[in-house]
Amino acid sequence: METDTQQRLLDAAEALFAEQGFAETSLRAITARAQANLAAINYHFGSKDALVRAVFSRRLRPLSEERLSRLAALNAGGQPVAVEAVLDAFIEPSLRLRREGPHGEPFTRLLGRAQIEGSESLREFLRDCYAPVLEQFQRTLGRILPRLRPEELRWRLHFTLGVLSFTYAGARLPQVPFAVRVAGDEEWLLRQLIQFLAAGLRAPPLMERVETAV
Amino acid sequence: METDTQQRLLDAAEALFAEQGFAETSLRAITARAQANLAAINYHFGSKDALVRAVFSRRLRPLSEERLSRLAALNAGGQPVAVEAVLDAFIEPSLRLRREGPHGEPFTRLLGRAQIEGSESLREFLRDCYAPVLEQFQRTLGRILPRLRPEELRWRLHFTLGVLSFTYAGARLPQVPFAVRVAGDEEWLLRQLIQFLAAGLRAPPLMERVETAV
DNA sequence: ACCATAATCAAACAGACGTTTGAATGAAGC
DNA sequence: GCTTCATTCAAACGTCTGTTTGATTATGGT
Repeated sequence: METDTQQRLLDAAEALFAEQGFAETSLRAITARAQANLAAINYHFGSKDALVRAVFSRRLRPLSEERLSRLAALNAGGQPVAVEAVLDAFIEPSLRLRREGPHGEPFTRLLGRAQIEGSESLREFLRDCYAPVLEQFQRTLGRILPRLRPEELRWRLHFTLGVLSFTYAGARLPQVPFAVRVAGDEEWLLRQLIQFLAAGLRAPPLMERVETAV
Repeated sequence: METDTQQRLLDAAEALFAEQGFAETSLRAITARAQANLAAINYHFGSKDALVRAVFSRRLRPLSEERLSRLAALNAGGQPVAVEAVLDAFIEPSLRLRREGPHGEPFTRLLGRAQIEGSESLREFLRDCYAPVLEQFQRTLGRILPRLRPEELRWRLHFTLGVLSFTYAGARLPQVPFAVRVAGDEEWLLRQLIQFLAAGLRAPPLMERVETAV
């Protein structure tokens, strides 16, 4: 099977990128882990950059779809939508991806890293992937929190993404080793995230929104 | 003057690390920007890793001192301390560092990146730098928010660091270019950060703390 | 059986990397 | 004026990087 090698390369790259970073991971390390020939990456993907994008595409596409469908289900249901529900629609799919299968955790770690690390072209690529999803979530949150000016809402969305990226990237609190590791505690982590972020999003605006129409 | 070259090397490294990342920045790029010889880095600092640590040490030490003295001033004053004041004591010094001088912004960008990117040894080094500061802030916040279990407080501190790292690292919201750039808007950004984070920290606990003594 | 296409492989490519060397240069001590 | 020490410099070191090549093997179609 031809695609078998591709999958092994993607898995190996995903794991190594998450552990060491993009620049620090060599094609030789990837092919060694995947038990493939060095030339296999350039044969199947064309270049290292293209491999990086392929690693993201494989899992980001279904993730975005599920986030959007969850949000759509929320908006289609009974009118009043809670901030917590919107956050759950955004966060839970990624945390479930993390829980499912051995590849989930490396990928979410990777997802966090890529937001900060990564080349300019990769960030552009990710921006294009994320854009439609974030746009929808911003629209819904703007409707739920009408007192917030778009400017403030955008900052708070930015902060929200920061919390998620940082947490997914696995950065630990210095000197404070978590007794309870994340493995198996995704449910607890999800509720902590929602509790914290919902309160932040709902904080009173610094600058009250001027009503355009009464 | 001998130290002049060292300063130029530190400045150049700081700027380039912040722009491109650690692994992506070569010693040749640094020495070229600093108008120094390639061998100067190994002569003055010993190795690239040591240079990275020196870049952080130079600014992290006074930053930590100011954060701690601000916190001490809060605790020494009138008893009731607001969460907002604690956050201000932690955040404002770094934002002021950002505003002051041309080197401030690259360094804070760098500070954000290092939490996620960076080698294991660098993370250890940063952990040792941050540890005493975070310990004190955690202690004070634990006193202010007595309903929070230490476990939950640690998570919320983690989230707080995530927001700061992400914001400092300069990661932008996809597809949502900020009309108001950060330059000159540190005051506005500071208030937004405090507003968001204070609400998150003050959110009701998921698990009420069991009173050890009435 | 044969061909055509796809995949794998060992080997080599040129270039960039961090680091080291040994000579050249400069300024202070006496 | 001579010595001493710290600094700078050009050049080279060996190693690792991503990519390419051309031959070799396996696969599926007719």
